Formats: sequence, structure tokens, C-alpha cells
Amino acid sequence: MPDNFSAFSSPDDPAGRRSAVYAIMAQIPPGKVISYGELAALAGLGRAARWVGRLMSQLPDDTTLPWHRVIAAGGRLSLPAGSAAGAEQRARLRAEGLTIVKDRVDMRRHGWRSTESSG
DNA sequence: CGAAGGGCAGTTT
DNA sequence: CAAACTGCCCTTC
Repeated sequence: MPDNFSAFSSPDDPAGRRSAVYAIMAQIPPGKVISYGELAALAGLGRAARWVGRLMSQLPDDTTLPWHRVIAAGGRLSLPAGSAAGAEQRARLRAEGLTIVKDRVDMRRHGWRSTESSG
């Protein structure tokens, strides 16, 4: 029930959306991952998945947010391993115990409960 | 049936 | 209007 997030942010406030996304990211547990779309949806942005990724790029280098736990849908890694962020994501994810195969992660095991059905 | 890869479309800046 | 760290559907192995 992401409706609660509206308590500290309003969808009408462009600045509030960012705070919402940051809040969701901070809620992502270690060893798990979430997709931009879900992150956007949970933040109340709806289908603004692209916008979330954009927000990541805007993140500062001194950010303490687990942005590396945010990946594409289905556990797909869009970030190129040749990029600093791309290599960083894979490096950090694996450091948490994830299993990356062919730029793919097991959402069945590492996917956040966002995609969980009943257990 | 399940997993992987490519193309078109929605949202925000 | 155009661009961007995406998402879902279809097809192939």
C-alpha cells in the first residue's frame, strides 16, 4: 500500500516525487532488487520508469542510496558493464550475494516482494 | 513450457 | 519536438 507514501509527499509536487523515490530505494533490503517501473509505481509515479532511471543519473556520488539494487524489469541489467555505474551495480549486487547470469538476475529469488504473489 | 533478445510506446525534462 | 540507466509482447531455441 504505497498510498502511505503520499503522507510525506504529494504527486503534485515535482520536488516531492524525488523524495518519494529516494524513500523507496532506502526501503529496498540488501540482497534484493527492484525494477525502475516498480520503484516508480511504489513512489506514486506510475509508469514513469524512464524518469526514475533519469533520477538515478542525477544522483550525486556521495549518495547513500542503494541505487545498485534498482534494475530493469524481470531482473534485467540495462547498465553496460563498461560503464562505471554498470560495473558498480554488478560488483555491489554480487557482493550482496546475488547471482548475475548474462546480465540477468533471478527475480524469483532476489526480486523484492513487490513481484511476490502469495509466498 | 521457460528464458533471452529486439521493437514500439508512455512519462518526464 | 527530441532524448533518456525502461516495460511489455512476440518470436526463437
